[in-house]
Amino acid sequence: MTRQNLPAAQRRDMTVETVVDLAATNNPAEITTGQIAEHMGLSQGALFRHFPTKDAVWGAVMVWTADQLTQRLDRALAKEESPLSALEAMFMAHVGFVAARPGVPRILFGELQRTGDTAAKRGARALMDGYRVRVMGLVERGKTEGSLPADLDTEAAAMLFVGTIQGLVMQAMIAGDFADMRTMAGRVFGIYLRGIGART
Amino acid sequence: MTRQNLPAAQRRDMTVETVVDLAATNNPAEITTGQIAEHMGLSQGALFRHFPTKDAVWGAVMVWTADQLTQRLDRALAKEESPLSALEAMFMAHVGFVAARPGVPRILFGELQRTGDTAAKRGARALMDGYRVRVMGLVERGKTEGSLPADLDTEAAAMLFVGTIQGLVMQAMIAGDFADMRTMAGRVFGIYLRGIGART
DNA sequence: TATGTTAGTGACTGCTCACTTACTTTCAGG
DNA sequence: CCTGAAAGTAAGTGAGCAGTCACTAACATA
Repeated sequence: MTRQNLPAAQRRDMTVETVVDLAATNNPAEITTGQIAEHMGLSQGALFRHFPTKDAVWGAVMVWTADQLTQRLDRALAKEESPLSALEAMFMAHVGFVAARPGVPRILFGELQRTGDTAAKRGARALMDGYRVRVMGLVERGKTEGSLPADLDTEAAAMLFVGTIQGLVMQAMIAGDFADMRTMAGRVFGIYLRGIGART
Repeated sequence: MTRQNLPAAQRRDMTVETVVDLAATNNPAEITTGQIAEHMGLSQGALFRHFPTKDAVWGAVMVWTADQLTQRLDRALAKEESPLSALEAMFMAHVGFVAARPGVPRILFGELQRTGDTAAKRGARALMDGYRVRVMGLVERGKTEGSLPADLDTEAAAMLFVGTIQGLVMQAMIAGDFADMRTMAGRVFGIYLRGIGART
């Protein structure tokens, strides 16, 4: 095995990617530094040249996750002009991302289970909050625009939006199959749309 | 400290209760046998008189969880005769149970994260499946009865029902506050009802 | 009150894990 | 082509964990 000396930044990126990969098939709480290193063809000790602690690795993973997700959501959101189609685009972008990287939701769930106040957990919270704010903004826009009823409970609508995705993810985790999540997504989103009284 | 010699069955029950209690404030993946024993005023070794392995403890916890939840759901379900009110009663019973025992959803999420094929994980899956079947039955009854549209996507409706609860739980876990989950529950369930086209 | 059984103790074991350290290899730039 | 910094190795180290074991206290019953 010829050894690969990579620049530190590149190695850190590779580490994050490896963790996300591993989380697709392993319980995040049980992923060890040894597993991470082995999976990227590195000695376990070398990991600690690039991250001071294991928690720092999880912190970097959360930053990557938040970046990726918000990027995709914003890209999907930018393409649409009506609030309703933007909601749908966000929904589908999220589902698509998660279906492609099944490790992501498992990492998020894992972080939310943590008790202390780690950087990673704060990142996970911030991500969810940003999400809720985005949806609430779209709902409000829909209200003023007239495509959503003025008396709709914005907060509840946002929570159900997130919950709808979480339900899909849970089901996929139980079935162990993230492949046909997309088809189910469309069906469930239809019910959600009717629930918030969308006028198409 | 005067020592308490309890009959084995009682001690096992106490152990399960202790684990559920601990899970309310601790990450299930990080609960140790030492913590469990200490929390019930017992030596760590004594635990293994009553359970052959730690996994067996989790198995017992899952049995208790499934029993409690299905009992409450069925009790709520039995009181109502219309499918729609039965759905609402189940929803509220579930939310009430989880609000009273916040450890329960954390244990469930924790089990679903596991990879192998433990008894506990199988229990968690069975619980979720039983849940889906119950909801789908009610939806079908609603259809034939006329309180739900005949063309409603039963499977999607069931998934969204579960997802709605999961969204509430997630939000409560992020906020670290299971208290005002009940009030939010009513608001979100209203949207769900409209989504499935309920005719009241 | 003597005896067998069940429940509990607390020290110990072997193992795994995050993290450390002494040493080696790789690879630019003068 | 030499050299020093950056990157990697491999063998630690100590802490914490699940599970064991020899012994002891409690209790039911005869």
